[in-house]
Amino acid sequence: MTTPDKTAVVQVLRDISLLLQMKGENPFRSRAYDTAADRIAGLSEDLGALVREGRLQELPGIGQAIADKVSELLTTGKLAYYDTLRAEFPPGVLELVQVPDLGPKKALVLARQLGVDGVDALEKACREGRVRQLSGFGEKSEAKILAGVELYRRTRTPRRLLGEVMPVAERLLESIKTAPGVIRASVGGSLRRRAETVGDVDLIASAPDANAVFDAFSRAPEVAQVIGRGESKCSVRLREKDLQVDLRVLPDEDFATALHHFTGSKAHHVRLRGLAHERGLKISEWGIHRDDGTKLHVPDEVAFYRLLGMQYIPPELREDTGEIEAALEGRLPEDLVTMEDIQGAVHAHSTWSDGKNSLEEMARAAQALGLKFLTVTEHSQAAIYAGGLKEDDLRRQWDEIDRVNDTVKGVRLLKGIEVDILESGALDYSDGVLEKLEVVIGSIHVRHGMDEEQMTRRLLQAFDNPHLHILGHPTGRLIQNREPYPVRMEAVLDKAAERGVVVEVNGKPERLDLKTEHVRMALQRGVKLVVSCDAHRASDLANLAFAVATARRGWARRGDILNTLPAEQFITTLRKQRAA
DNA sequence: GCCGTTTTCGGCCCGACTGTTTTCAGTCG
Repeated sequence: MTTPDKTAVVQVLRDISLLLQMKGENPFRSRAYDTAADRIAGLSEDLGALVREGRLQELPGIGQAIADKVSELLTTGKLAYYDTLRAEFPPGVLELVQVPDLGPKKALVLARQLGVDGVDALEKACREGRVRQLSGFGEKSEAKILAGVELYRRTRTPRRLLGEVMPVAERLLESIKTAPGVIRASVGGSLRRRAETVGDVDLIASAPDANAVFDAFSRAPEVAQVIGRGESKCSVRLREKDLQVDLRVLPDEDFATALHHFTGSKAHHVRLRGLAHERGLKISEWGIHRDDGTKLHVPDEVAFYRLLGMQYIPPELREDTGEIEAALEGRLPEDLVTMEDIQGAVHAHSTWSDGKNSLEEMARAAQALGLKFLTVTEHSQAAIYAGGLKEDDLRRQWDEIDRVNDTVKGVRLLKGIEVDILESGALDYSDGVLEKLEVVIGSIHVRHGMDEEQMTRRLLQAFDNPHLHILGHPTGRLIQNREPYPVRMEAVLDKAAERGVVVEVNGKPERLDLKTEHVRMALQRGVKLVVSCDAHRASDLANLAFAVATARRGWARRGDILNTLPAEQFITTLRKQRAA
């Protein structure tokens, strides 16, 4: 029997929450399981260790009962309570809940009264007109369910990569800003928090007449279909990527509170509302009100947090992972790294290995973005599939880098390498070559199948080479595509801290590696980071923004990120780190 | 089910939208 992992535990807790709702249980009891699932999903520590040490109950929202259940699930691989609960309900009912607009109550009616045991049976029942005959359902719900089934099938992996959605959302936002009467507009939701994947796009705008904005929005060329439209909200589906976009339009005096409301996260809001309550205030998307009904003036989000007696919390931090306590005590970092702090981009490939643009094209692209340097880090010889360079190729490449540096002004290409960390933990070049390079990133590209002990030893071994400056994409994951290779991250970061190895926050949208939780783990140990673009073409330099966002979500400050330094200082700091 | 410098009991975040209903329940965020 395989031990359930964190994802499986989270799923069981969510299922219990749904089953309790079907049962008509106290809704707060059901919500408690949901809250616990959120808390565990956002954990940066190892769940297994937490359970073994009996520290699960220290997490807010997890008490004796849920801690016991999680423990049972992790140690025995089963949970009797869950199995008993599930047996009370028809099979397949939990699958039905996955269909949009079908919640636990309706799903249960369909399963009980029509014997529907899954999405296929549900579709059949709709087509045969049996759903509309049920009390509480009609022709419209039947059609809506059919549409939901279609959507469910089309988007089994419903969340999309941050880097995939961001450009589309920004384009739409620009068009909304020019719609009639629009005063302010912003993206909201998980996109604004820069979560690694997003389910849909939230846009918030202020204007005197919502209808005029909705009209313009509905006619945008990107829009395939208007799904719904009310007084303050309009939902559409885009042609591109089947993406749903919700646009809210409100009077400008409500903009800040609405923006805050629709930025989330849910967990962050629940906590804030509790705090507001203690202060005799009530928070909703329509503003902050005193208990006597007086509405408070909230011009922007800074004022919003000030009214609650706390520091401003940037969107990337709003996950209820300690930011609220920190903001109340005034110890939230005010110098979180920003794009403006970044002097140069780390980790770029060119046509010398598997990149699509020449060195000069990459340099000009970096120059156009106002960057002062770009580290050229091609693949090394072992990476044959990616056109890895032999040691002799490097010398010829350096000549070209020198030429480009003479030609393209204002930006400097640094001589680097993304050297393979071989199975043994050795690096793929001789020390004689490595010591001549300005930037050495070491990455794992092959043999992902090693077990946790082997993989950890492989990385720790690589850290013993004094010429390695930076550990590249430390877990090798590809979001929604490839699991991270198993590695004891605590051990890796401990040694990185001890030996002065810098760790990459890779901004490629499918990587985002380190991920948020690991960034925090690294910073707690005093590990220095770089934010990188892992560019394989000129346009990939934009990935830098996603690396910065991930670093911010992990609470990284300017001083934690080495490529906030000017080129020369960046190079000397990388060396000094290793010498220390 | 969780939680507590007012509480170990009695609270727990709030509102929009939709469809089915003549006043509300379910779903979503």
